[in-house]
Amino acid sequence: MNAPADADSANARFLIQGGFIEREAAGIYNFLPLGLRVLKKINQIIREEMDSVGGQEIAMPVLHPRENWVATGRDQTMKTVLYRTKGAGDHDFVLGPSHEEIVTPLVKKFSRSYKDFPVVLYQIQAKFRNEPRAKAGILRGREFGMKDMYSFHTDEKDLDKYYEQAKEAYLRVYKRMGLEAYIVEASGGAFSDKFSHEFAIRTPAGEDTIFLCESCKYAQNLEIAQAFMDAPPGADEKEKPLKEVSAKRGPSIAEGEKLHNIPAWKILKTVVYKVSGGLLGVCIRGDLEINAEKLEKFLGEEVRTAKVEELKTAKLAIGFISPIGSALPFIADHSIKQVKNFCTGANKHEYDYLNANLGRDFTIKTFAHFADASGDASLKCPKCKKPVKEEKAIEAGNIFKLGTKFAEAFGLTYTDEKGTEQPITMGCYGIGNTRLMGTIVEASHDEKGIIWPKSVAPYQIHLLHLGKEPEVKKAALELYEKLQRQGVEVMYDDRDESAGKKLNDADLIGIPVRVLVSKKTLEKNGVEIKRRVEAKSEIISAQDVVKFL
RNA sequence: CGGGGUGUAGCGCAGAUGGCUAGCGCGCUUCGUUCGGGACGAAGAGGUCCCGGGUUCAAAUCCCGGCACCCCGACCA
Repeated sequence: MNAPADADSANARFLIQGGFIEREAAGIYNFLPLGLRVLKKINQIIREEMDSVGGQEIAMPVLHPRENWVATGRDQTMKTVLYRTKGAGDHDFVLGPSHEEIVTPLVKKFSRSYKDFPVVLYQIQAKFRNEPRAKAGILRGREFGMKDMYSFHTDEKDLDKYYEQAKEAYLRVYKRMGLEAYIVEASGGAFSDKFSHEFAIRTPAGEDTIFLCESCKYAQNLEIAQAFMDAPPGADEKEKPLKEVSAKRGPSIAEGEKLHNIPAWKILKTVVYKVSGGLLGVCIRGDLEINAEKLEKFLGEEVRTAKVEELKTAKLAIGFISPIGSALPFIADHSIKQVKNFCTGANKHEYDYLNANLGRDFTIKTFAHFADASGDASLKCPKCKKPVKEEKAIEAGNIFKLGTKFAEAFGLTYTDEKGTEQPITMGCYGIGNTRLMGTIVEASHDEKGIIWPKSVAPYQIHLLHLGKEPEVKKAALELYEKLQRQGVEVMYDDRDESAGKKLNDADLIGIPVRVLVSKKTLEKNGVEIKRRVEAKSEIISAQDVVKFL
């Protein structure tokens, strides 16, 4: 068919046009024969890798009693994405968006002793999340496929060990599908950010912006890219005594640099914002800028910088505002923790403090990341100190250390060697298999269509004949049957269509090896073979086809 | 949820100042000619013009209400 006009992404366009998937409703797709074959390949790879780290496959229900979600509080915290439905007797159910609420009580029914742990369970199943806006074809749907795995451990140390194994298994999954994954320190969410990692596949179609280091494969989300902002050399010097000095300068950082003969990063910058509760001082390292979007995200409301009249009304010394002895509430960017002996305003007109130190001279209760990191070419990898790149990426998986949160909600404990009851520590590991299918298309296609990696291709060989000569069709059919007998996954395009159409369809569908039978090839006593990734083709003997797999 | 847009044949679209049997391209069926990069001719099939209400002699077209879908944003284990 014609490509749908509203297909916004390569995966939607090619997968629909190529007959892999068909849209049923926004974010809801049918998987057609070709698409299902790909999905099964993906699932099998995931299975093998999860099994390799001790995962045991199970199948949990899609319908979850609402009580389970009330028990963890996620009935409320996830209420915007939960699909709800009622069963007989007016019983409330939710359609599972994830399965901690099922797997945790499930494990509780079977495992009580330290001898039963660790336990690792997973399933591959449709998940339901009422996304505010489904988009990008199969990349963000309301019903989507996911492999979700849960691990149960007697202590955090065991979880930590397993978590690293799972991380490696994840990397193997992507690698086997021809994808290069970057491990991204995730930007928080419902659980603490230091306990979660995402796996990012770079592609221009990605929804996320990440900074990545090509040499050590370390990456970080734009939101928390401060890890790439090195502390300036010499910033962490010994604290010196606080000193108040006269400072005839204007309000800009540049003038402070000049007057005190110091670098910009040594200045503690304060910007006053107007928020719903009044005025708020926001501190950041002097060489960095505050990203208003991030600040708004953090505060959860729209903000603007305070107007001069507002500062005057509040009797603030414009250009000399600082957290030292100020009546204003303050928050600060994490970057100010790196620097000792700041220069900053003294909250008096034309007076500055030198050697101001966090904790000694002023305190800030709330820290966040809201420095504007976009476009900063000087960002460096925190591990190997090499320059990092800003890239678009698709989140193709994530893993979490859940701690005891869910175990506590359901009273999942074990009895240790001494007979004492102890809490269970959990991890969870998700891969969107349907999203992965879309991701592969995004990462591997050209203007003609998809280029499937061999490991997930719906078939290994795309066989077709050109021309209507009976001997040509017969030869093609014989080859088809022979390959099938040999156990080769072969799809035979037996349509009587024009050459251009069949060849273009082959490119669109993207099976790795194309085998063509025609009058020409018969005259040369062979078949033409061409790889999807290559432009050239060659004539070979029919029995040699399998050598190209 | 805010902003913008679109709903007409399986797909892509035109028709919109109301007016005759609602069109075009692709696809589909039949026949013939073609046959190595999206062939050609002929004949056909296929439509509650998103739904409901209103105005009118007359509505795909104008008005009101609803629904669905798409894009940007917000949101996002």
